[in-house]
Amino acid sequence: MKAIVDCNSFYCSCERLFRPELAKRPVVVLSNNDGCIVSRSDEAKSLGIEMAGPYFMAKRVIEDNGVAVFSSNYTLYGDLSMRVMDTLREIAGKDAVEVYSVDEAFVDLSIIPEEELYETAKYIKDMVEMWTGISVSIGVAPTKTLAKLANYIAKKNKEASGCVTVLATPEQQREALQQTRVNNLWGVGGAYARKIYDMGITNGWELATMSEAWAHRFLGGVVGVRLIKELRGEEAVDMKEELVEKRMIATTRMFGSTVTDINDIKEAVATYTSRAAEKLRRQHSAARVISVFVVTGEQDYSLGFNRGGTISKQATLPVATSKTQELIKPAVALVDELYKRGTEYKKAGVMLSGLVTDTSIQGNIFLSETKNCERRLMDTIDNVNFSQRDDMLKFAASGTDRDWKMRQEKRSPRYTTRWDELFEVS
DNA sequence: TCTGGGGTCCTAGGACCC
DNA sequence: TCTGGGGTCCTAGGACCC
Repeated sequence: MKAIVDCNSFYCSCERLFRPELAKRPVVVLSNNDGCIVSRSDEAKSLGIEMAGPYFMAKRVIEDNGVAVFSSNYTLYGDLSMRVMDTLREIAGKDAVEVYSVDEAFVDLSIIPEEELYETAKYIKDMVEMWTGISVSIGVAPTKTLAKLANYIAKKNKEASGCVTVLATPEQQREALQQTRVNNLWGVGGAYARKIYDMGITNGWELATMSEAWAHRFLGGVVGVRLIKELRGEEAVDMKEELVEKRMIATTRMFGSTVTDINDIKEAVATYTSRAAEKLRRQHSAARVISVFVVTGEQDYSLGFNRGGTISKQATLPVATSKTQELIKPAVALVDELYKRGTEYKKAGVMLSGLVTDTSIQGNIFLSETKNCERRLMDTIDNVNFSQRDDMLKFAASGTDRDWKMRQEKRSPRYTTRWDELFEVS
């Protein structure tokens, strides 16, 4: 059996941890640029505030009901996430935990007898709450997909479930599937849900009884077959061994306001490249391919995000590198190729791919002394920026005034990671 | 007149997730 | 006025090879 441990309204819970007076007040957290609502407390949900809805459209409800609003504070959430994951590893053992996202982890419970699953899950929940102050919901079942379903059910009625649901027997699984619409299943998104409804299938149980051949034909080949198997209790999505390195690294942002000047775009792209290069070095990789994209003018939000005019260009480097200078140069050159005078730009991004292990990491005796120096320069920059302020040291190409910088007006202090923002007890 | 049957690698794009 | 920012996996199709 497997458990999925999922933090309740994670970002909101993080904010409340340091503002206990908000415990009963509705809370929401906004995306970058203060654009969308990405986390809602239960009280905010019951006010009808939509997940991923635009902030400006919910503003009225928010003001009328005294909802507390925060810009996202990823430094804080990242640190608390680490504490939650460390707690799980402490309880279940390092190898039994697979971190799935910032607020979720799968835990292998195969050594626990069936009749003790509920108590075990409850224990995990209590310990996480006691050690980190973050409340979680837990779903337990034979496969990842069914565990996600169990968790969905636990969250739907927290009072009745105590935030823990176990679907250990085929009967329990069947009942759960029957009462769940297909669009709420893990692995069924908007496109598949529509397709499935059109074929007259509405609940999870009906889907689980379809043939694998049918799934292969209509639900994306092997992906659909895996989904059907998982729903029947047959493991098809494995636990991953220790976190693998990323195969692609991206840094992209909307601009705070529309930008037309090529130099602003170059500064933004240089800044994003620096960020991406830091991520690259953190996982000891080097990149062979760099691509830059820009998004112009109006986007059609009826079709979802980022469907508007995206143009991109990529360059393949002669040698894979993790050095900021060597990445900024081609990135800026790509902007020259993409840029059109008189166009309004809303967003830009940098993607690094073709990742390989960085061989320049420990000074290499076959490399010239200058190469080793550059490597040490990167380490120094990363250290200063990590321990002091995010962009205390940066390349001149990143600019200094930043008209294009994103909005972030309501961010809370980084209580746990910055000396000058520590939580104070009086 | 008539022109195989594999393989690999790469890219673009679609679907999904949080 | 005002709508994140990351990621993953898979498939199809084209180029090229023998």
